[in-house]
Amino acid sequence: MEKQHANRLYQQIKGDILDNRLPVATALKQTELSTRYEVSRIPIRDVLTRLKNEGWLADCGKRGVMIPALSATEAEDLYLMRMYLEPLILNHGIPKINNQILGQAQDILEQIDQSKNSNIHQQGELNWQFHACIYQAAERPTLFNTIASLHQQCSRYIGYHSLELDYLETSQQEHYQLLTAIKNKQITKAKQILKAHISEAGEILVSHLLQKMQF
Amino acid sequence: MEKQHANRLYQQIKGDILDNRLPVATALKQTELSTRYEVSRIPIRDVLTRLKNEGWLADCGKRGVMIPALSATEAEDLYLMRMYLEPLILNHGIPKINNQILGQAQDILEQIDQSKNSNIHQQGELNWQFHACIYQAAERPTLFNTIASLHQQCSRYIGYHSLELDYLETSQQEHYQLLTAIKNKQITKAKQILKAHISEAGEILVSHLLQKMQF
DNA sequence: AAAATTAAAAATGTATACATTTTATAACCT
DNA sequence: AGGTTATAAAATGTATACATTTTTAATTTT
Repeated sequence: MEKQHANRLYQQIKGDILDNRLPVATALKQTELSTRYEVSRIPIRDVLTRLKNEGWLADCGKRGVMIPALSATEAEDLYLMRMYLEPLILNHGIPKINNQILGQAQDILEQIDQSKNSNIHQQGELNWQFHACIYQAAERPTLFNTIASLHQQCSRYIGYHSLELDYLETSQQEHYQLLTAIKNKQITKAKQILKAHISEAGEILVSHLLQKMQF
Repeated sequence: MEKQHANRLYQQIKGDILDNRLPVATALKQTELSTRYEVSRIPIRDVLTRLKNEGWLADCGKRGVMIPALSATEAEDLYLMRMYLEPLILNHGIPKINNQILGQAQDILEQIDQSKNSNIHQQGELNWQFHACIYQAAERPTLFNTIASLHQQCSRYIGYHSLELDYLETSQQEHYQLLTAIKNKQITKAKQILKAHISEAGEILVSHLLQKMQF
């Protein structure tokens, strides 16, 4: 693996953004980051452009980048798009789903069941793996990549769902219902469940964000 | 302007891809491009990652990038996504559209009318400006950026529509109908027109691509 | 004293040089 | 001879050095 160093740096900076170890709404300078992470500015630049594309950073005027504040409108847009696009790819995927994929999806759900006390971001990653596992069956790379990018952007917001105490449980129930509908080739029902699943998550998220912004 | 050089290089390489001055389905090497365009590999790398994000280039195995062949499936996915997302942003935009924006949109349409004999890519750019002009009124940057990215990816395929001789004319008729519906605040009608407009363009494109691939 | 202009400092973009990884070539073994 | 390992060549990633641009601060002007 050649890009191991670069990837580690990427993970490190992303983690530092997530856990508030880097200042929000402040211009981040390549030079600062370069000394902070003890690498030259070249790999820093690479990581910054990648993180900008993924929504973790935004341009800050003409020069430099900053960590954008969480935005209820952004969250709403992301979930709105997912609400429309994910049923679309599910529609293409269901006819091609075989038992191997179903088994894999079930495995992931069981992993989520056993992750109740683990890291919130690991749960988020497992959640994406479940969705991705099903969507990949559609063999629609362009559609898939856009959806993957939306999930990536959503991951900044993960942690707000969990404020709803029983959200993980509700979410898992919907996952199992979805899997059953897929197993039975009930395309319309599966799409409905999925759309409601995303819509619900979006609403919880947005309401928590709005609540937070009032204080 | 600081990034003028970088931007010129970006435009130049993109143009060379578009006009087949660079080999298709072949690994492009940074070193080669570096000597070809007479700059160091650093700005080349920047442009390559940008073009990869925009769909003009794709990873080629573990190392290097290549110009991906046009794909009917990709085109279908892009237009499918646009079909669902653009009516969405239009829905948010219509209530906020004022006469200034309507005037601006009309100006762009008249420019398109006068561009019948001009460059196909200029026509494509004007087409995007018309859509963008309306969508920006929605003030939904996240949704807007995703749609903009889809248009960007679609621009690789522009030129196939024009094989349909009277396509520009049909397309313009739909643009004017859309603008009228927006002016009259007929939200549902406007959304229908827009969806049909995109769907039609997608179908023409895909059918031409499929036709081409049979030979 | 406030605004504007100019000069200095800091930050980014780019070139060159070096390190590491990948790919291609050739030698070797069974 | 075919396949495998070792070696050389080429390509990419990264560090350092330099050029350009932007920002800051200070001086000047009204």
